[in-house]
Amino acid sequence: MALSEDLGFLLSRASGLVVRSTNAALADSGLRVRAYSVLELACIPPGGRSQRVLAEVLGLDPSQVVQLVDELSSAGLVERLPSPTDGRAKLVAGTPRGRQVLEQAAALAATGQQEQLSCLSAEEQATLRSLLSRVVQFPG
Amino acid sequence: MALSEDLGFLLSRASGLVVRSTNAALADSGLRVRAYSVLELACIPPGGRSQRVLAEVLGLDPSQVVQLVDELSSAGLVERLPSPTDGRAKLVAGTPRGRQVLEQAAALAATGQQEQLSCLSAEEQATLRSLLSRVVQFPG
DNA sequence: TATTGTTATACTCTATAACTATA
DNA sequence: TATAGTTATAGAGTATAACAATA
Repeated sequence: MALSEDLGFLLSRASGLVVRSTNAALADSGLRVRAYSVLELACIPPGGRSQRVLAEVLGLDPSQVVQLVDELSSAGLVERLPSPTDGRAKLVAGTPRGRQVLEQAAALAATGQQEQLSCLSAEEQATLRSLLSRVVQFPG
Repeated sequence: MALSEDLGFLLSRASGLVVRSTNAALADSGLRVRAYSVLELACIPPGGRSQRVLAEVLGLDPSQVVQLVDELSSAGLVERLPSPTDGRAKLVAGTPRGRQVLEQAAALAATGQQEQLSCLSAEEQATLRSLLSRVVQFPG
C-alpha cells in the first residue's frame, strides 16, 4: 500500500499537524493539549472525576495523569478532593480560576485546530468526527 | 466543546491507538512505524529520494531522518547513494533485502492497523482516507 | 548567500515496574 | 487479593541551534 493511502500514516500525520498547531495557539494560556484535555474533563461535572477515569478516557497511563494534575494543581486550576465513596480515590475538580482559564483556552485551541482543518467543510468535519468517534470508542 | 466532539482530541487519540497497535504488530520485523514509513518511501522509485524530500513528505525534521536512515542503513535495508545532480544531497534507496523486509512488514502493519480500524467498513475507511488526505496535503 | 546533511541538546510523550494505602 | 494513586526510570518522539560541505 502506498504511504499516501496508509490510514495509519495519514492519522498520525494529521494528528501531528493539529496537535502542533493547537499547542502553538495555546501558548498564551500556559497549557498544552494534554493538560487542556485534563482541565476540560475536570471542569465538567461539579464533583470531578477520579484520576483512574481520567486516564481511561484520555488514553493515558495513570502515572501521566498524576503529572498533569500536579501541574494543573500547582497553577491553581484544579484541586484533588477526597472521594466520599472510596478512600483510595481522589476526585479532580476544576477551580473557579480553572474554569475561567478553560474558557479562554478553548477559544485559542479552536483557532489553532481550525488552522489545519479549515480545508474541510463543517459537514465534512462532522463526518470525520463521527468516524473517529467510532474508532476511539469514547467512554461516557 | 465537549472533549468527545473535539476533532483534535479524536485525531490524536485514534492516531495513538493505531500507532501503538501497528508498532506491536511490527515487532517481529525490527521496525517501528516511522522507520517503516522511511523504508517504504526509499523502496518506491529505483533511484531513491533525498533525505530532504523524505523529511518533507513524512513531516519530520531533517535531523530525525538522519537517525532513521542511519538505523535502516546499519540493518542493511537502505543505502545512501550520492546524488548525480547535487553533490550535497544523498539519495536513500532500498536494498534488495530492504524490499524483502518491507514486503513482510507491510503485511504485519496492515494487520495491526485493521485491529483498530475494523469497526469501519471499507467504504467508511475510504471516506476517512479521503478526508485525512486533504488535511495532510500529501506531497507527491 | 542559501541549502543538504549532520551533530548535539533539551524537552515532551510514552511505557514499565515497584511501592503505599485503601478496598 | 485487587485497585487508586504515586514515584522513578528509560525509551521514543519532537524541536532548535549550530556546523561542514556544496550550490
